[in-house]
Amino acid sequence: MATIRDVAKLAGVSVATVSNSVNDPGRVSEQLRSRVLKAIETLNYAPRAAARSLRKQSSGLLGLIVADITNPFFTELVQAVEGIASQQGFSVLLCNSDEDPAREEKHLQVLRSQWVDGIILATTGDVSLSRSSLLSQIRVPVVLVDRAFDGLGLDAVVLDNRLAAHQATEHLIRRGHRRIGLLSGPTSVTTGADRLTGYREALLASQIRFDPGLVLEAGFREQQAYDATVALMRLPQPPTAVFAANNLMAIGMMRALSDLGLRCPDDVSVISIDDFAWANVFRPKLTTVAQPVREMGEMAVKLLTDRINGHRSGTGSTHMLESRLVIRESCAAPVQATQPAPARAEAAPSR
Amino acid sequence: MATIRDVAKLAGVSVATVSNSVNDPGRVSEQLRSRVLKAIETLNYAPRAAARSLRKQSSGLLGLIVADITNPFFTELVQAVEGIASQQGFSVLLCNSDEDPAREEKHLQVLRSQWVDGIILATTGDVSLSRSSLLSQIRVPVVLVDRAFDGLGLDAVVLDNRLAAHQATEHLIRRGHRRIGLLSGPTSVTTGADRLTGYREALLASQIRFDPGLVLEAGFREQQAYDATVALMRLPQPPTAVFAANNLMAIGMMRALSDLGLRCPDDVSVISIDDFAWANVFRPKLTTVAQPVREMGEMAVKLLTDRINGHRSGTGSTHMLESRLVIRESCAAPVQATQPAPARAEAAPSR
DNA sequence: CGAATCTTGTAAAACGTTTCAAAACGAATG
DNA sequence: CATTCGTTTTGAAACGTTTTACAAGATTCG
Repeated sequence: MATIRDVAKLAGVSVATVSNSVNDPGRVSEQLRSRVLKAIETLNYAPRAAARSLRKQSSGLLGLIVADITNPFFTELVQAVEGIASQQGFSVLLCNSDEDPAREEKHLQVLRSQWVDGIILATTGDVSLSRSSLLSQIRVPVVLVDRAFDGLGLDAVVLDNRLAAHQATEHLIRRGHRRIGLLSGPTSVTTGADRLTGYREALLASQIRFDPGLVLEAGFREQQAYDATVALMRLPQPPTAVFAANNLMAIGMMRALSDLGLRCPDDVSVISIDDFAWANVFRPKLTTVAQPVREMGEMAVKLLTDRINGHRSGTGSTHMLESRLVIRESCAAPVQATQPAPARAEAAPSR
Repeated sequence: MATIRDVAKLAGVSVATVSNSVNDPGRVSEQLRSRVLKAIETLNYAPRAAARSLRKQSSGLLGLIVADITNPFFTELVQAVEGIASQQGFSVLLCNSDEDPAREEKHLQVLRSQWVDGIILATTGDVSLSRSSLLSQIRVPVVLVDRAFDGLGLDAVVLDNRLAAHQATEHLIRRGHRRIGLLSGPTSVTTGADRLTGYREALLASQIRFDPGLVLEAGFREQQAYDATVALMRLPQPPTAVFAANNLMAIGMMRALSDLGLRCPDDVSVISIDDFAWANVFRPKLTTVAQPVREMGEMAVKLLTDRINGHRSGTGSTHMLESRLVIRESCAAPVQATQPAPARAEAAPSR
């Protein structure tokens, strides 16, 4: 309620002095400053962000758009970003697009007119032309996270998805599996496509023939993964292990296996990308490939604030972080323990 | 970049007309309006929120403070609030206090100077004097959620915690349990205290003597619940069932039981308050008492916007929502199946 | 002692909107 | 024809800060 004028009047100084004693203490004598501070105290004065940002041409706000806040990966990302941002004096405007490109677009519009100082965007779905043009109209710094795309020269921080998928697949291969199912994310987004690539590379490295029938593409959500798992296990010759491309899909997969009466890891081994707090409360405890979520959030904020402060300019680059295999209990040797295969896998007719 | 002046110039009208054709279309002729709209389009103009809210004395921002965003209850609450708020044209400033009263206070300060139109507060811990005085200094509407407190006459939307605890306890009793452990939250907060009360009331209703040795108070987090569960099960005569006061505690409890080599529900039955998306992925599937989280979020936003719009005034009231028992697999009859007890429980010396 | 230099304080302009009050313009009325 | 009355349009005043440019003293220096 109290304005800077009131403070000035009470302290018997000009408004400029009030502003200075708060924002540039060096410019005002100690005596006046303390008088001003006392006046602020008694009036319980707080400057209005709107007026301040109008004048300073910066709002102290960061926009954060995530694809699905109930996904533990994003939840943790939000936690990290909010923590660091607020530590650095920024507030964060949270937007949840719920995997809906239309909502994402609307959120971008809002952020644009809110005139946030920067945006961290975990974009949903693939990049439509309209969105990329909207993005390019936005004059504030944007850093992409989790899912990247080229063409706009934006900074991005992403997982080394090929490595992650490679690690997961290789772990299963080491345990002796040769028929490994993949619950793939949509290949229209980088995370989906790259993880598929990593899977294939791992197979190739172990000279296992890639069987397209073993990879089912689904959305990144639980139910689709459930259905895909059922389909996979009903194959004439089902996989002995399944690799789920993210956490939600892992959950759908676990639920499906359990409903099918399949024991894990006795009947089928499972692994997934995305570690999360309760992975070790599931029975069996889930073996996963963990993303350095917190680090990703930190790096995104760092890149963003660097740009905001002008410490960074020019066209952006993609920063790739490494995943880490977390071995727990969900991977065992396949039932008919195939011996570590001889050079040619095709030798054994697989029908 | 483009300002309202630029639009006015391009369209050949005054700034007032530009403003009107956007905000009060009725006041301007169809012809001019379309000219203005076209100018806006070609200049890609978006009004600056800062200027607008300075003039209108309202920011279109809602503050949302939660105690722990990684707690699925709060995650879902955030999702609900963000969804409805943005649907109503508000953006939400997310603050995570991480169960730290100091951070909560700092967030309140920030929200105050951001001059948000309203605040939804899931307060952490008990209400210290300093916080309640800070809260009372804030001139914007505040609605409490999850944890209420009196004295400031604020609106609040909470679960009927006594009912919830009653339902949980009663369910165990019906299954034949008479020694029921309670992993209680801190009784310094309403959710902790009321759930304890509900537990006792349920015992009383079935004429089971309350045994203080069976209730262990812990924080609302996982690790403390883990420790408490271990302590509980190492009692000379351990409980045959345990009731955890929230979701995180349930998880700690499950982990502890599993580490102790106890099978659930064979060796011990468990139930908890807070349902969450993966409760049915755990083995066994968790029987829980669900909160209507989404509804709580909706109601909180409704109460808040009603106050903001002046549809609601005067001192606030507490709105209590009902919980719902969700029966799954984690509750069975106790091992030495005690028959539905005769009138006097004390008859059978329990040592 | 006058001039130059610091220090400390202030008046006033700007930031980009919305909105009030009045102007401009026709049309209708007496 | 002069008034009155609606309808559109507009000029200008807010909103509450920060910041620039300057003023007024105090201090140092030549």
